[in-house]
Amino acid sequence: MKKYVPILKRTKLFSGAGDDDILSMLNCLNATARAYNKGEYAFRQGGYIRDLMILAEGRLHIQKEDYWGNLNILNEIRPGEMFGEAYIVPNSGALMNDVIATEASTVLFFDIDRILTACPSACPFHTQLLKNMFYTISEKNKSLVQKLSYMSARSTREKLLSYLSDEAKRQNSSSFSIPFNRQQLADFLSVDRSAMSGELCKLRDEGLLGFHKSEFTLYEV
Amino acid sequence: MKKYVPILKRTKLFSGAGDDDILSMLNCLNATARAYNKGEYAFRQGGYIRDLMILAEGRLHIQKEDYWGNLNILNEIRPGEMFGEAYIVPNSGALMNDVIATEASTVLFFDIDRILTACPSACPFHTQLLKNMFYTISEKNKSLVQKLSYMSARSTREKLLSYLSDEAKRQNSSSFSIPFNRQQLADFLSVDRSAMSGELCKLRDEGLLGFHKSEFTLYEV
DNA sequence: ACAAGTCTGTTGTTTTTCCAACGGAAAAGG
DNA sequence: CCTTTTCCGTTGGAAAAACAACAGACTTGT
Repeated sequence: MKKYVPILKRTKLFSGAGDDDILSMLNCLNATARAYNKGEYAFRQGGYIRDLMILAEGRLHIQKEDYWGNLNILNEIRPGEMFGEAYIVPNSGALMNDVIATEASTVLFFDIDRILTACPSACPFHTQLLKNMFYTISEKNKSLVQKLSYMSARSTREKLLSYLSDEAKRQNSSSFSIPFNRQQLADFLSVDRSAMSGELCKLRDEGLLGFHKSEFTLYEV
Repeated sequence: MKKYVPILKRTKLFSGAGDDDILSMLNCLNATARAYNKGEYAFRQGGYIRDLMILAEGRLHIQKEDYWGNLNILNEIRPGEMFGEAYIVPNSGALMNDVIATEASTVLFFDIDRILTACPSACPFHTQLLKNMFYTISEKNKSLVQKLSYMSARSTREKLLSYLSDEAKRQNSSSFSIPFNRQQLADFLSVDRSAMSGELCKLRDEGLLGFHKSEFTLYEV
């Protein structure tokens, strides 16, 4: 597990921790690792999990396929991000979504009960870990609300504008790249790809923005 | 603050706590209360908060008004529910939403830093409180994802069906009542009220469901 | 009991999205 | 280098949602 220390050091969950802290936490929390191939399902709807997970490397999509086969990307997980925290409540039921690796990925598993119940004084960093975990979930919460606000826009045009302007603000630049291709962006915003493509070009022609592949630039009006 | 003990006893955050536990926690966490009139804004977009809050009585809507004045209800808070947990991270920025009291309401405020940093051994219940808070946020997280799945449905019809069937499952009965009038439901699902009203009647005529005001019944096909 | 206001269903028109299909450009893979 | 596959923009017709406006039923407050 030692090779994951540098990765974990940069995560929000272990922010502020030294190498020794992380090593002892990895041991204390019963951490294990598993690798997934590109395109492989990490978890499937209907399954059960009781661990907290961190993506060490690669990229995951949390997605849902409805009764008629419409695919919807609910979230994208990048390296260092925690996930699965919605299912750590005892008896929280079966997974409602699929988790798929869009690139070759490695996932770290942590025993949630040890995080919450083990005596916080045993490992010096344990208290800080709890705090970090709260902050992380809290932030994820906020980003879910943010996505809800994209989705709540009535038109494809407004969905695009709200998502892209938020992304520009997040990356602190009017030029930025998004982690989606067109189909994925359409799934993320829950709209039709071709209609969205047309709307993007309309926005471009109106001078509101420019793009090349997944690189976007927003212009002042 | 003593009069809030029975209310708090039924909340998820204090689940499992005795009267003494709650009283000492109220003191330890620097709890305060504030009342809001029906229609009054508890918080406005752009404001700052650093407290964790519990709705003691009444009803709140977390909503967002976009640039052109479209109203969107992002969430509904019922008595005993915790909210504001998205802003407990230091420097998490300004509120992105409005919080409005749709009925006369009372809100309890807790010092988040004391929850997270005070020595957990000082109050016997403190460790359990942390656990409860974690479970609560985790569940809220899940419900946000659930709402995302309603919103991601492509048509008004599917949005209605997914929301109503989830609500039936949640209330464990094919007959249930929803906490929205038509306009609020439309805002919640981000669709046009009249179109939604028409779709509801179409579903009724097709024999999928029945309703009277906010009472709904789902029928087998 | 009455008036004012709100809530809900309905209708017709306009606008937008969805869908299916296609061709060219770019990327991936051998 | 060539083939295959994926990605992206475009188009036209079908379907659905948005919008505006209205009338009846129900609430609320006085």
